[in-house]
Amino acid sequence: MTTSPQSELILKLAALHAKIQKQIAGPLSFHGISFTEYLVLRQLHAAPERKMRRIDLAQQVGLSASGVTRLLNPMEKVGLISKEEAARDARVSLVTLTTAGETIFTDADATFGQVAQAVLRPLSGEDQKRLGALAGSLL
Amino acid sequence: MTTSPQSELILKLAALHAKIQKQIAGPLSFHGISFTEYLVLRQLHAAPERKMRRIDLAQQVGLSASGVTRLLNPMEKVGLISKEEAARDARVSLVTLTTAGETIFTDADATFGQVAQAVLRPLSGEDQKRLGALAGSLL
DNA sequence: GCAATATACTTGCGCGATCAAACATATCGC
DNA sequence: GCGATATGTTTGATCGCGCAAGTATATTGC
Repeated sequence: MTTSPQSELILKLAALHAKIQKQIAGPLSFHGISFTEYLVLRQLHAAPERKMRRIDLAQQVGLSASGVTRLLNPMEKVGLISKEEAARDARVSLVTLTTAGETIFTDADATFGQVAQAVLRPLSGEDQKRLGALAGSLL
Repeated sequence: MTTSPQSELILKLAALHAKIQKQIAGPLSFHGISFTEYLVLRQLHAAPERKMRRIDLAQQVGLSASGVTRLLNPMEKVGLISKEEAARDARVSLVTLTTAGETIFTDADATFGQVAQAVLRPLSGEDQKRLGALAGSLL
């Protein structure tokens, strides 16, 4: 009843992911956001003009278009982001990071960085680079 | 606007996980099961007597107790598993792999192995071992 | 110019999972 | 023995997400 090492590796990666998610969710919720919301804020923060089309946002954070719609609704109510119409194309609705969203992101990003560091603490800097390279070649 | 390499690594791992999940879900659904259900079958298959308490199952597949209850209900209806009472402790309800579940698992496991191999194809056997070791030390 | 098609987004429905509470049974201290 | 507490499971409410379908606007071919 031996399993292929490939299967075991995939399973191990899944387990690792589950563990990481759990460690991240708590601290982020302290800022009132989920991991996915963090990703959205991060993308917007990195975007030129802090502004994006919903579809691009969806693709970059790995969500469906409808997922983005539903995720963004509460974020807009809370004032982290705001809607804006695109001049050139009336189909698109741009999402922009508000200054409130900006500060929340900055805070959340700091705690995210701390958690990331804590999670990766068992690995030397060298090993972290190696892991990044290996993961990268699977993407 | 530089992000810590640790944050980027965690993000990369999350992206990798998302990609892997998507590649796995399709093929498994051909056998009528989800990834989580595959994990359950796998645990049961590996268990002595092919029999487990729901709580242990939950812990091993990374689900909550209620998650297990709800996951198992349809699996029982379909005949992959069956309930059994524990002689020693009337609180626990044992889950056992039926022979139908056994054969489904065997099939699903084969395709899982193939997908795992496909996903990891970009990595040499050596690199796969390295990745396993790195992931392992984060668990 | 206008039908056909493509693109951006939203909405209805359903699934998979969680948490908190309810419930049943076991165990422990006395 | 029996209350207090712990353990295993199920149930109700809810959340996050996807898919398919619907709506609105753009683009393309003729």
